[in-house]
Amino acid sequence: MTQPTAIHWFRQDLRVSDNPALSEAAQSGRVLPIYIFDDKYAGDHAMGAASRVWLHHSLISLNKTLGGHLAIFKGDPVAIIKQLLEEHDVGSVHWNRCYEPWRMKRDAKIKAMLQEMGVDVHSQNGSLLWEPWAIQKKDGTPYRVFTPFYRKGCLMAAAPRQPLDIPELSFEKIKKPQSVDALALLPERSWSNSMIGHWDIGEEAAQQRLHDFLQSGVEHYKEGRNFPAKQHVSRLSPHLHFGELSPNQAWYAARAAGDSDQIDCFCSELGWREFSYSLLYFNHELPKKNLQSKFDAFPWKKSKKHLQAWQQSQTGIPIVDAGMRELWQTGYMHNRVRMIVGSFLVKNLLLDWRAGEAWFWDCLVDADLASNSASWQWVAGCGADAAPYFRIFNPVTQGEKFDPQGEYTRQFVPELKGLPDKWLFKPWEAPEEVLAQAGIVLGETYPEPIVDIKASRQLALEAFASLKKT
DNA sequence: TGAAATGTTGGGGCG
DNA sequence: ACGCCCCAACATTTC
Repeated sequence: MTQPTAIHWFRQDLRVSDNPALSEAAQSGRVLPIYIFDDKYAGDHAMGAASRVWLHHSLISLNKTLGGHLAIFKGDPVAIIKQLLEEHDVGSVHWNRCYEPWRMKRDAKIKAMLQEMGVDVHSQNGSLLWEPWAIQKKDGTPYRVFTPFYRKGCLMAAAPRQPLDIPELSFEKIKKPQSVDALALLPERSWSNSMIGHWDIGEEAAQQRLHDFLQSGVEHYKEGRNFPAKQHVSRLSPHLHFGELSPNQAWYAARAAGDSDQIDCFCSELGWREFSYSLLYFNHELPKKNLQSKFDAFPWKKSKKHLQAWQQSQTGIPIVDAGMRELWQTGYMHNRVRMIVGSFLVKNLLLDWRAGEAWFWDCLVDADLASNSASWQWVAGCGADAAPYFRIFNPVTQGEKFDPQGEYTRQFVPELKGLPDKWLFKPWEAPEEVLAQAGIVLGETYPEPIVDIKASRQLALEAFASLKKT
């Protein structure tokens, strides 16, 4: 008697190790592994250009791991899965849960459909250390402040699942396989080649990155992670987003690497990821709506010119332009610099955080609905447990403090290379002869600052004060 | 995971 | 030796 077929539907769990749903499918029968590209149902958060490139390569890698058995589709999952049920003797369908509102809605619908058809459906937790609904205050409401969420909620709850091994898999063959190319994820212009050159994509590369980080980077994580020129951040975010690595694998590997403040600090950053998911889970409007509704009356400016200058790294503020170019060139930006460019957009330019969120969404290889939305609300001061609005970063001071030798800034803004450290972060104040010697003509070889730091800070405080009165 | 304004302290130059 | 002033260094408050 032949085994029934168990479909494993890959989504944001593009790995075979520590994959609870895949392991379960493997025990239920011959596995038919599928991926469905269906993000046209994602509303205004269809996958961004950088993420699509990453996905393309990650799917190729996963398919290779699966011996070429990954069945790839594009379109409406309801119709696609129905079709598969007709063509194969399917006994069960398995997946790991997603938490984006549109995906939860989709999954609920498909689950109901399958149950009605008499097919077993099993969903698992494959991408969070703790389910959002498992971490709540004693009164049954969700946490709104990170520290108690993490300390009292997460750390006091049951320990996260220990990572699972790679299961033994026997595959069901698909009738007419489609290649990853059919998804047309790559852009027509070839910018993606140089971007992707900064990364190794796929499960094996993710494990290697984790290993390398724990070997060298984590040792000075707590302080080192603030310095963008240093290699003390994990750079695991895109791997985690696509599920090439599970947070459980990262968590337990870090725990096994030692017991120090440094490692606790790294684990608490995984905790911030959990916190973001909790905020999204309990506030489906997080990507669009201010968590603090008093910000609904905030007098955002609408300057297209300023937004473009920010996007195109032509603000005339060196550390800001450096960050925006890192984003454009590599699909990534160091966290410290994300805070600096975010503060600059929202406070010095007085532009709506949603404009920044949208740009990051398109450009980041680690674009993640929960983390991106929660972090922008944090920067803008309108989120839960957010940075107070009056906490305005001074991009000159931040540059001097966190890129003291200017390596990061000079790497991405080479036209300022010749400026001595003293003036690197404020070329507009440099004496003429210093500029001349560095071969810089402000307004020609590098822009004049598009706003005055001090004056714009003052305007931001006034705009914020106007909220309190109402 | 701020920055700037304001307040306080203490060492040193100087008459 | 003493008082006075300056100002750097640090602390506190305010946005």
